[in-house]
Amino acid sequence: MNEDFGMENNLNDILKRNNLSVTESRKKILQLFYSFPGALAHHDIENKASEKFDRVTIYRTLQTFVEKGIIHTIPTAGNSIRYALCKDQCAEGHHHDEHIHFLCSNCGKTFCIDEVIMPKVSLPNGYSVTQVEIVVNGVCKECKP
Amino acid sequence: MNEDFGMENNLNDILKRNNLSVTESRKKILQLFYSFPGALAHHDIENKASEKFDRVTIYRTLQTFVEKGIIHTIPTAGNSIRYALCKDQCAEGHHHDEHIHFLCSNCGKTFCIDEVIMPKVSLPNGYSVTQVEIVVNGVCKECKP
DNA sequence: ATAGATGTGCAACAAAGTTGCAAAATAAAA
DNA sequence: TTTTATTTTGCAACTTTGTTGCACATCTAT
Repeated sequence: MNEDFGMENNLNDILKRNNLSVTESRKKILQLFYSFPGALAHHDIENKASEKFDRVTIYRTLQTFVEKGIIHTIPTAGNSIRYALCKDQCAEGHHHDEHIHFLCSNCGKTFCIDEVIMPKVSLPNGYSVTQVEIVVNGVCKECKP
Repeated sequence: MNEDFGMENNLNDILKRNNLSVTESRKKILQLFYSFPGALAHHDIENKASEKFDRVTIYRTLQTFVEKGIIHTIPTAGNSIRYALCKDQCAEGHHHDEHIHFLCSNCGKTFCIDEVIMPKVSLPNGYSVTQVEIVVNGVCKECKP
């Protein structure tokens, strides 16, 4: 009971800190991100949320969270956008998630690898770089035999 | 006229080499990839093709080209899959496009950067790596002031 | 030229994402 | 604490993206 109260409070704080009004949907969706290790797609949230929110609400909530720097998107070769929590506080509209994303081809989960430093990528003259994304495909710890 | 004939022949050869029957749609779509510098999304092909092909045909053609190793997909944070020509002949079903993809935030074009060697990425124990994808966001040569 | 294999277009569908607006929930003020 | 103003939600209707089955057309090989 105490645990839940603490978590509840924590979620409230995060929302308030980002100048967002505290609502049921936002708390539940934010909690989902804290409850699951990997990244989540819109689809996952729709399924995993115990209460059912309108699809539109989920879309708008995710968008808001990205804008506020609470979560960030992860590029994939497929056609579903995945989202994961930003570890550090990202400035509003200014993400700085300098970490590698790992995509398990077996269980489909996405992991943020914070232990590995992003290698420097230098491009030919003329290109100006604002962000580097590294996505690694393979088999994760738990799926490996 | 000679040029066109040569190009036509070239396209035929590529298709034949990959055990694909030579059809109008496949030639036109393949030609599009050779005509444009960057990567193409399904959407682009639908618009840029002078003749209009059925959406389904385009989907199926792209899928076939990927399977044969003629083109490859590029991961993005958005929700549209982008495709680009494979520079080397990729073995059927076995892509080895070890190059960086650059995404211009101004013109929206995608470029394959072959000049830069992919940095080695080593993950923590337990992860087994099959493929590394690097996508760089920024402003390209032509958009830079 | 023709038979057999392969590809295309249509229709119908499923999934993903967007927009406007009225009703409900939240925050701020009295 | 109640009222007011602002923000958020859910609904409906719509657009875009992607899929599947099947008949007809096209291509390949004989």
